Amino acid sequence: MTSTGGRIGSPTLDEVAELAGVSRATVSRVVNDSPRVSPEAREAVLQAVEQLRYVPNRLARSLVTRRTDTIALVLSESKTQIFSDPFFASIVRGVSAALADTELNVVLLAARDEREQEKAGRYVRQGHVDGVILMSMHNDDLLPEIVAEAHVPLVLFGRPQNGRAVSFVDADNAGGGALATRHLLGQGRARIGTVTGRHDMNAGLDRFSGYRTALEEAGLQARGELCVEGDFTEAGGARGMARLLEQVPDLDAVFVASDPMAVGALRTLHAAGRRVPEDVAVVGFDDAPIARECDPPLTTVAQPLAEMTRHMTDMLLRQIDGDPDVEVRVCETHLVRRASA
Amino acid sequence: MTSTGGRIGSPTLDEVAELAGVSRATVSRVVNDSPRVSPEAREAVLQAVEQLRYVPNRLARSLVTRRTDTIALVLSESKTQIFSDPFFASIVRGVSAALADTELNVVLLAARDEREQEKAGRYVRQGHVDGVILMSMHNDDLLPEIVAEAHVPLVLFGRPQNGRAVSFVDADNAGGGALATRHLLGQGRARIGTVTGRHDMNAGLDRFSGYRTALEEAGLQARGELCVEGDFTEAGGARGMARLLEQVPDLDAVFVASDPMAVGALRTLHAAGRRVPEDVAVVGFDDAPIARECDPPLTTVAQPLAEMTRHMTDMLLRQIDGDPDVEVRVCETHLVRRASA
DNA sequence: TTGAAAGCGCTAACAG
DNA sequence: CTGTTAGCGCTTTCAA
Repeated sequence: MTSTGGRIGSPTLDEVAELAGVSRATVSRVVNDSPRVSPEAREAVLQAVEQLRYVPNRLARSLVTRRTDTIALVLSESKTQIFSDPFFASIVRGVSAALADTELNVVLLAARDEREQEKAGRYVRQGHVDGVILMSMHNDDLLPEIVAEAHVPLVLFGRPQNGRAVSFVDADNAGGGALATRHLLGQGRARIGTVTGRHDMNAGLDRFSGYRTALEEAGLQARGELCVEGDFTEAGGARGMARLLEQVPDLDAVFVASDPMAVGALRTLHAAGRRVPEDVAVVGFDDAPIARECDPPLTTVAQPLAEMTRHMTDMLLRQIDGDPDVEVRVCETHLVRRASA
Repeated sequence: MTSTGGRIGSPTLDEVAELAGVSRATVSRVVNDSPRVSPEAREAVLQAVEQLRYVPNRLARSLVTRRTDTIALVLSESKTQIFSDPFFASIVRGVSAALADTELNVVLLAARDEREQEKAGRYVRQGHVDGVILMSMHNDDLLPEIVAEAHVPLVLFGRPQNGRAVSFVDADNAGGGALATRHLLGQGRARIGTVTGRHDMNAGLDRFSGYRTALEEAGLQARGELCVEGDFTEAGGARGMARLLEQVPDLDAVFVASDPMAVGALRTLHAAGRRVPEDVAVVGFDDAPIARECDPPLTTVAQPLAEMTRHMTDMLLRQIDGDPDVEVRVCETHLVRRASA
């Protein structure tokens, strides 16, 4: 039991104070940039800090200030491999970027199964963080409940299923699904199928409902054989596409609810000898890097991730500063046109 | 400034003590599972804890115990998109799993650029964690230095470039490269190329040197036109393979230093009309999920990730418990044979 | 502008 | 087995 916390032999405020010949209150003031310090005192302190390589112990500080200046980005995702999803990587990047020039730290918490979710919940409730951004795509998730009950400021990425009063930011998934489908309709496609996301994720459900809406606007129907459920993975997309081709051999377009699935779908189409987009047009969702790289490049619906992550951090910071309002933000999606549709 | 730290109005040990009619030392004993408590006292305390929904404030505890019971898994990776790499996801999973039934928490720190690296370094030095596992594939990384200087226990994933005395776990990358190459040689392949990793990553360099060794063992040479530098991405693999075909049209095998690159290489080979593995055999590295899913499934070199993550956590825990030894562990790789080679 | 003193919530001797 | 006491390292009144 050596180790850290205040690492072994790590200098304290008192030692700095002694070396600088001032009181520890003064050192504290200098360290915290208080203006009420004489230039001489400040100089002496800074020198002592330098000399001792003093680093304040944040735990001690947090104990009295009641802020940790760190927020948790919790990735609560059991079923899919969210961790290798480039989409998730973008969120992480966005949140870090939004907080880059603040004093706030971001820690990522992985909560893949129930056990890890409880561990993460405990971590949050024990006072390690000032607030939480939670990405949990599934609806049976324990964490929103746990965090909310602990009265820790919380912002969700994605609309929660139950109508709980909680702040969240979401993309207009339904709008995006409609956008994609209308685009296909506008090309004169008539037999438009869809590979949906899992039906226990709102994002998937919403994208699907957008597809249906757009078809209905055009006087068409989302007939059952046109719709197969996928799982947001590439393999799932390939399987879904195969089923679709079986059920509707003369399919001429497909809206696939995520880019990894769309890539899988392309593979199936190639294997089946269909030309893309001539025979079958494909539109994906999420504008993942693979959408650009695949062959042919994929037309896809993009979420304004930078905007969304900015909103999330803003909302969270407001809550941390004591604003009790529940805020909701739904961000517009847009179509990124490429060759495959 | 409401919020957390000890969340507003969160009950304290004293309040529990009062409600239970005991001293706060007794409450502390119960909470920490000390055996020196009478059943009655324990019962009373547990009831009070329940009633007040008491959760200990970890910061306060850490301040005195000098342990946070948290370790950081730092992902220091600027150039490649480590975050969407399934390989990295496996490490995260492995470390979490190894720590699942301990009291230790794991937080992930993203350190993509210099600024984030400094922030992560500060976070570590301020006493938030008991130890650090660092994944940093590049050699110009600041963090190993920062963490080591702060005397925070540290284990590296991957051999560091400079010979600094620091504990690490690595796969036998050179051995794996040789394994792959010998396998191809054993099939009677004679013109074996390679798409390497970036030369500023040890893993890439080592795999390449294994390739060279195996060729030399067989009395062959790693001629320059047989070797092209890749970047561990799928697109890079595709480009590398294209160059290789240009330079050595009669190539009959290729060792690709990572699975994503190998998948890219397969694409190029297909596009060029080469049959795999009949015309050109391919061996990848890392046994990523795509290695199974691609067509044909990829023969690849696997690292024993579960074993490696277990070693890393074990080594770190030993250091945290005060063992000053520097430990090094190089884990054997093995070939996973599938159809494409 | 500065220092002394009182805690933040908790654990850990030390008596009893 | 239990309570009292003394801090962990820091911030923050309050006087001076």
